[in-house]
Amino acid sequence: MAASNPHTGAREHVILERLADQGHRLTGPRQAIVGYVAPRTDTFSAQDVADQLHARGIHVGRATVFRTIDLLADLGFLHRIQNDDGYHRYTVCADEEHHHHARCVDCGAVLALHAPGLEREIDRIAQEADFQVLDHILELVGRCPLCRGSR
Amino acid sequence: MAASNPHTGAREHVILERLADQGHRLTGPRQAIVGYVAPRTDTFSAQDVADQLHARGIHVGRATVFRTIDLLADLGFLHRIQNDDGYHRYTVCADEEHHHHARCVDCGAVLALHAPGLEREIDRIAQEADFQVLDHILELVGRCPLCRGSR
DNA sequence: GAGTAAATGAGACTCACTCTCAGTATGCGC
DNA sequence: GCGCATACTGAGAGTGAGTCTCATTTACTC
Repeated sequence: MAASNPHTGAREHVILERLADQGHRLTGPRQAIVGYVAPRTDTFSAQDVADQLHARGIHVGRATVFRTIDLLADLGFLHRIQNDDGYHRYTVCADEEHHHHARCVDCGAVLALHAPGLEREIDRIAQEADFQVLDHILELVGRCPLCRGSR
Repeated sequence: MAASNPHTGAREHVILERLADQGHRLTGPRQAIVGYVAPRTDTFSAQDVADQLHARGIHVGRATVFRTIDLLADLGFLHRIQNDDGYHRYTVCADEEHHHHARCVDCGAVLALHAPGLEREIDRIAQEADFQVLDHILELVGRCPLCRGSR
């Protein structure tokens, strides 16, 4: 299945390599979590990861799942998204450039959007309001091309 | 203090009037919560409201605070914001037009921004990605003019 | 003033997430 | 290959925002 995908397989490899580069140990639980997370294109919660690993017969403690996901998010491999119910969900960030996400309400897939025009517009508005922007959050919620096609 | 501000006093009155118009009862707890919330220009949590009312000697149950805030948010008087830690915070929405928020990291104040150019840009990007936008979330985080001035 | 239905308060409950600490396993030097 | 230091892990208790239930109260209508 997804693990055989050459793109996501490479991504898994890249993440593990970077972890090691930065002095983090390549432990079994970390490899299992990265292996599960890397191929995913939709959003997932920490609990999903714990449950799915458990279903595959891999036992990883809850605390370890939270810690590892936090680590991956801090290193920029995962993007933290606020779910409607207030809990965290995550999505894999394939590239490191600044970008935004469009989340499909039907399938949960997350598309990465590059929008330099938007950045300029945000700067303009901020300047107009005399507001110094340190960071911004933009998320689109809607329907992806695949789900629209199947309706 | 803030309650004597003619603008926020008017806002409190408007909210209560609209509640009544829509068939909701004007109970003591609701009036107390609206009275506390209406003058605020920064963000606050449900717990803040409960604590502050309690500090003023007004006893309102936690469940009632959550219910009333939810009601006010559903009616559009409050805007629900996801805090970094995943918990909900709220801010008063003075006007009903679609707008975005800029939150000051120093003082917590929330400015409302109208940005029709931004909306157009979002539509353009979505069209480019063939993504049907149902909703979008944009929040700027930074420093307001007042806090920048005092540095 | 009586009736009724909405609203309230108390408190138990849920659930994501954190903390602690003893035990384990990784990676490095030899 | 071996031993060591220490980063990492797992178990499980703890935390705190938010929800639910249900008996009681209170605002509005007639």
